[in-house]
Amino acid sequence: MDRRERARAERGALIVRTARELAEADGWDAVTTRRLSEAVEYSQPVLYGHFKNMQAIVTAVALDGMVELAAVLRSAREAGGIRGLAEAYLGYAEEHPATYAAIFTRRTDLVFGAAESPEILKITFGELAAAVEPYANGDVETLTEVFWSALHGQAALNQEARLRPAQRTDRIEQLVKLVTG
Amino acid sequence: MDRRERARAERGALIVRTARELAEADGWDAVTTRRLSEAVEYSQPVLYGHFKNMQAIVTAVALDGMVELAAVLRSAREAGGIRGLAEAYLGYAEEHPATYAAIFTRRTDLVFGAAESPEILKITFGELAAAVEPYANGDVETLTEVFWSALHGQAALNQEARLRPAQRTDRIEQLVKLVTG
DNA sequence: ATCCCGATGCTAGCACTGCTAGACAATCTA
DNA sequence: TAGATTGTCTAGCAGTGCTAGCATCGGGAT
Repeated sequence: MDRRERARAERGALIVRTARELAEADGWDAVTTRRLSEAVEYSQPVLYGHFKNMQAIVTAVALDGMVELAAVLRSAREAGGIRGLAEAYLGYAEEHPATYAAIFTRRTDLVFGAAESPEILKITFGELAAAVEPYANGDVETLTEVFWSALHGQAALNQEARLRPAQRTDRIEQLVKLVTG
Repeated sequence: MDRRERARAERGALIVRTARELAEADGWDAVTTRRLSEAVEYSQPVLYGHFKNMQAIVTAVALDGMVELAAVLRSAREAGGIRGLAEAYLGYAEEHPATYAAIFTRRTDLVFGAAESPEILKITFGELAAAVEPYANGDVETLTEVFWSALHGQAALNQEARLRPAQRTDRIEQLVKLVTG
């Protein structure tokens, strides 16, 4: 039956959604197999019928987040160019810290360079590249990496309260100015 | 007796040194209280006579690393200006990934903004500021934060193999060019 | 309608984690 | 030498990720 198939897929999505909610609410350390299985109202082994291990669940959250992030960046860039994109990127990292951490700071199974699940990664990278391209007079790809790293650095250091909160917009502004010249 | 005091201090240093070695060899996940206590040839409770918990040991490694990093940045800046400093910063992160992670990517007790243990943090930040200062026509501190974030972003994304390895020096070069104009 | 079998879900448990109480031994003080 | 203090260990607790093995339920064949 494919009703079963649908029910199964729905449950898989429920697991991912719940894991993400738990993580955003109490941090990834609070997302244990026991708490998660209790939250979805199934026993622990059910989780392993859907995902190889806990790491795979985090990866699933990361992929969902990546899709979201790509969409956010796209519309922000179309509306506000590189400045809008930079603001949107850091905004996303602040609004969904656990999801952002799943994508970028926690160790994941996601292989970035290879041809495994790179489609959404390429799309996101493409958004960054499109924002940077008008200001690159040489190697667009490398400048994109530099710009992306700069954004990620601000997101990461921001999240651990290592940068002065009041200067948040100033930092974005300065970074954009550096790139646009 | 202060012979005891010295022996005790030496043992504390041994714990930190060993934790760091274990982390650099096999990653922080492999640094458990049991493995660490076995490596220093004491039982687990001894660790807790020196440190409040495992987190405090990581913090101690981070502080040691921060002192090292400050010294590295200083001599690199004096010899090679901002370009030398950038190269040295990323070099340190690559050569001591676990130590760098203890300082910046793992969650630590280190409060950065407050007046608790900020001396070495201020010194390191000062090195970055000194490197950036000649090229800042406005707010040095904010530009330093932007530059630092950009370096940290490259270090972090580099460590997780998310940037093309071959373009490593190109990225440093581009970043330096952005700042120096 | 009944039997069977595969899928689905659970209980219980393993080896590991950080951390600690309480017993024992070694050392210094008087 | 007796007492106190310091140091160290064994044993154990609660919690972790993960899995073997047993129930139970539903759909298809006879």
